[in-house]
Amino acid sequence: MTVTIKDVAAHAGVSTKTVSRVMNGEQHVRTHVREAVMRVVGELGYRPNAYARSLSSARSYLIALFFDDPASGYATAMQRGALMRCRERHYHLLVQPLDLASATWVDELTETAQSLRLDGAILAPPLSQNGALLAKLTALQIPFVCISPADTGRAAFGSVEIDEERAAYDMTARLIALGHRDIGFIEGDRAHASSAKRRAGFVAAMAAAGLAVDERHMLRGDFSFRSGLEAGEALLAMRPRPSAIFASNDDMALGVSVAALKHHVAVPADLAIAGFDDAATARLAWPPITTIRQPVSEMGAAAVDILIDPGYRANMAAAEYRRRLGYDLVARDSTGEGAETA
Amino acid sequence: MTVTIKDVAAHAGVSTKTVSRVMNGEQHVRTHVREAVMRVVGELGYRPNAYARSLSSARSYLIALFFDDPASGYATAMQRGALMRCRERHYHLLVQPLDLASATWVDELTETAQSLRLDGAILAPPLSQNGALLAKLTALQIPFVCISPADTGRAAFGSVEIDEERAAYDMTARLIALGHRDIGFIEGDRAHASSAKRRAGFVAAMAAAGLAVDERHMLRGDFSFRSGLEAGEALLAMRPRPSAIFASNDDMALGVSVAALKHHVAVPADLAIAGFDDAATARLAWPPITTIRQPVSEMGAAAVDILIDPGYRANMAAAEYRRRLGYDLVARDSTGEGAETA
DNA sequence: GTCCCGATAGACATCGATGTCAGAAATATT
DNA sequence: AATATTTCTGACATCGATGTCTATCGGGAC
Repeated sequence: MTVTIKDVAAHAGVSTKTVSRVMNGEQHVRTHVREAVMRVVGELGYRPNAYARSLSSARSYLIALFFDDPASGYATAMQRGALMRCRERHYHLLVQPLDLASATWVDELTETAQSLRLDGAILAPPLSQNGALLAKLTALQIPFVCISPADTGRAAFGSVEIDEERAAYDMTARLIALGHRDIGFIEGDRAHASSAKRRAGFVAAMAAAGLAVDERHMLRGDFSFRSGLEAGEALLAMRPRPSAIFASNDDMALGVSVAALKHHVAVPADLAIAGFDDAATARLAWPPITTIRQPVSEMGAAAVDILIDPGYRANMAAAEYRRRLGYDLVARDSTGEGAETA
Repeated sequence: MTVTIKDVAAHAGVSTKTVSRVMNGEQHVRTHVREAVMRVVGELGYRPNAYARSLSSARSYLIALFFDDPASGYATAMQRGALMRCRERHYHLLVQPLDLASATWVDELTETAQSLRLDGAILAPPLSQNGALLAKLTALQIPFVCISPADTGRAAFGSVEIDEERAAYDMTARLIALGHRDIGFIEGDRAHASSAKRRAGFVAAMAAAGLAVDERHMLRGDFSFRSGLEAGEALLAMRPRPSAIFASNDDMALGVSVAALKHHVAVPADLAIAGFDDAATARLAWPPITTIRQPVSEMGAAAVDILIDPGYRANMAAAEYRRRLGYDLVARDSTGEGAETA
């Protein structure tokens, strides 16, 4: 049979309650008692039953990570970071896809939340920008943290993000520094708050350099490879055509690079390409794509940290729970300055 | 407060045990009682508390999915399928990375297994081929199912796989049918049982067509993009050089396609390329890569089915628990026959 | 009409931990 | 030394479900 708290209590000659105190690191246990209990725990190989614990304490030690599209590299990187931190803190992580377009998402969420009594939820974009979802979680009394939410300013919840506008500004400035004057821009899916931020960064950088933005060179995409391919072909067909294209994410940048291949436009000689996200595909492209690296894993870990903080539940709006992490501009060959070459 | 089984029992005018019977679909409940209870459940929005359930029934309704590399597209596709099936069956899925190279994996596994009392585990390759891991799970008395295990023949556990050898055979035969006589082959990581199977299929198909396999045209890779790129460049530098290259997975096939781009070899005119797995990258490449599609999601779902089967725990070796699913050969432009064109 | 049997339903104990509260021991105060 | 205060510890109820066992119900066989 498995070892229960009673066995430990019996062997150590104390009550189960005292064993419980030791296991949870509570105070009011004399040092030698604590040590004796610990020794017995070690000898017997006792592991608390998570279910009994959750049932009586009303805590689940469970955090859920919700995704719109769990297949993306972004999702898995975040999952990795969150999982690592959960393990360190003796929590468990449940990864759940959540399709807001489906008719049943409210039910699915409620089901998970109520039957599992989640201790917290992490929302990956674009879920983090969905008002109905945030409201539902609030109603269910589940603390949550948003990754890259719509507006951080007056948010009443914790968040983890990078300064996407500034990152886009930096990337644009880099292209300008490389001598580009006419830069095409491919916007992302408007459902993502990131799209507007990245666009704003691009526009600001152009303005700061005193360059006019040719409206016809700003196309709308939806973050997909295909939309990048189409926008890329459209931009390449224009006269004059831009000497550089900044796509709002790497999948679209890859689309642009394929468009260039199809139309025999040399990259980076005749066209520079920049992306955003540092997706796996950016490194696999030819030439490899210059991009912005978000510390996605760290963001996942940071979200777990916030949720586990004992004070979070009571005061989700505190400023200390709004974290901004750094990012890197990764220069590769698609802009002709590859330090990293495949 | 949340709704408990007592509330439902009170409203329906029956005992909690009867509600429990209804919730679990047990027999010995008259139809009108069952309906009355269901109605109350609906009205009150009752959801059983998973912890109380697990505590009293000694079942956890939890299945763990273990991965070596949770970041791969393969992993997420499998996760999606398993998750879907779990949800249908009111189980929960825990996704856990497991690094067999680390010193602590035994502890991590034991911890998860014992504190959570897993009802079952799914092992993705190459974990499914690790003897020590299988032994440990057996010792912990956790039923498990292996995805693509090393040898199915006399295995004492359930498994889900496709006939990889035959799939590789089919792909090779297809290349031969397209007129290729000198076909290069890039083998996968030898730590994966799949590598040998795919290779065997290639060799068998060549033999069946009466074609000699040029040993120098069979290179070893490790399933990575880089190894594909290197092997591709090596093959392209050879004289005579193969007119087609069959890489053991899509990442390596993408490497070959990049090698072709670098060396200005036209695909598919001067070189046909085939991959295996139908990874996302295969569709994003230019031209899109012909490949074998494994029904990875369905495989995940099938694994859950096996684990949930009431008879599985008692007789893991039964033949019915060894499932072989079908696969598709997806023809794309990299072999010049793209029905699917980007 | 009685007896028997399977189907149905409920009472009660139980799973393994933690919360509450009161009593015992140790320490501080006068 | 007696009392007040604080620090420990354990008895017991409790969390919300299911397992076991027994009682009741209804219908068919005799």
